[in-house]
Amino acid sequence: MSQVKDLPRLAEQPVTVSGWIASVRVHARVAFVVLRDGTGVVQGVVVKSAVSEDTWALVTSLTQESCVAVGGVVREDARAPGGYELTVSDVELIGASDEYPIQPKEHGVEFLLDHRHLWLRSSMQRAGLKVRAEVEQAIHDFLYGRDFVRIDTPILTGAIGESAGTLFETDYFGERAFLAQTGQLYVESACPAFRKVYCFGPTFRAEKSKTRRHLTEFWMVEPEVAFADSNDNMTLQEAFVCYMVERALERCGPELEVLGRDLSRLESVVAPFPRISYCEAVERLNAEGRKFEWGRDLGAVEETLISDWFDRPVFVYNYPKEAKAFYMKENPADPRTVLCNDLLAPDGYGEIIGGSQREDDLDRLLARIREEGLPEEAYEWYLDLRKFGTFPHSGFGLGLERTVGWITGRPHIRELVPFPRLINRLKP
RNA sequence: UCCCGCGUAGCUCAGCUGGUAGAGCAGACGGCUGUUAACCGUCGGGUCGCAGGUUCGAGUCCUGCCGCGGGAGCCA
Repeated sequence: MSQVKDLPRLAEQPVTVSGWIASVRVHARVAFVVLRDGTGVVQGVVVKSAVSEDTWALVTSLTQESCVAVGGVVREDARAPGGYELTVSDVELIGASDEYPIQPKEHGVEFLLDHRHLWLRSSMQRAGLKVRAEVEQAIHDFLYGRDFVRIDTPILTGAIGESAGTLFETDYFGERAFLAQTGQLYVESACPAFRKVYCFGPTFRAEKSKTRRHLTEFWMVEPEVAFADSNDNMTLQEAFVCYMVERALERCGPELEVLGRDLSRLESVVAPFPRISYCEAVERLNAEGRKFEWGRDLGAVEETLISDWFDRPVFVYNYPKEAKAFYMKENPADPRTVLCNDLLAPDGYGEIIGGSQREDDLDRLLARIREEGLPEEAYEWYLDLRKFGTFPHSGFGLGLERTVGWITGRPHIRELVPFPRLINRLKP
């Protein structure tokens, strides 16, 4: 059996290709059968006088998404999409398909998500998920190439990551358990064992968000590096993001074309990225007439304004303490702030990375936990890391779907995960 | 949780200031040597989201509920 992607090398040769019917156009004496096999799409030409009566009858009755094996000869022909087509001699029906719900036309979001298991076959969806897979591979390759050790962190947890209000709770043999919303505390633990580590997996947030940038289950990669300060952290993020974009440009050209992505917007994504402190950002926002009070966290509107100042992703660093999580290290130069950064993607895609240097001083960390009213006993093991050889370290979390959403230029990140989990959507 | 918008055929939608429903696609049948979401013709297909209300009369106006979409907050 041959694959569609190999057909240009098999010109004038007889082949058999198996796949699914994208469309059939039947005329009086000739029919066109468009076949998708997962490696590509090819048009088969069936001439009535050249095939058996049974074959013609089968071809003219084929429906969208029927699975078939098609035998024929590969021909170069300018009229064929892709330049090559199949002159069909015989067709075998493998699996019939009656009244396939998704038509080659506009559909509503709800309908498409209800049929996500079938929607995956559509060209835009295949392109988006292919880019996702490439970016995932790029993540592993980049970190492997820099001697990071992958640490798989638990999904069922007793400890708490950030804020307790947004956790999915479940029963664990009579005990309360939570689905992990970050693997950070665990990679911090593995840091003294391997120096550079990362985790990459699904995370869960019970936030009732209804925006194009939110999922309740999303994938996050979280590198953590010993002896790295906040600046080192940003430099790593910059190289990391550049590498992902490079890989997408290098290996997903056809997919980005299907998606209609403006490649010049991606080609400008090269280091160094601009770095602007929270204080500078607030100053500039106010100078531009947007009233914004120092101390508040930046909202979606402010993030978009800031990212529009630049042609590539931008770091906003050292936010006020109150706006950020308890584990971030106090800024010695300005104790109102912490050593942290967000990375804002261009074109309104918002925050794709949140990172920080971690608080490595036991007393300060404990004080912060108490200030936030967090359950101290849940963090006992985490505090141990500051008792037994504490060390400066930094890390960050990059949201995969947001990053791929930005790279592909899709309007909503729900399309960049095979089976999105959203508020009100658990199926299919 | 809050704000805005939308629920009409399997799908995407039209239906003006109230007079009990229409198109395209999909499906079935017929026609057409090369189409690119082919085209042309014929046919079948509807508790107008649900429940009340106003009215002689409601898809259309009002109220409530449900569902969906977009945004805010929160975050990646």
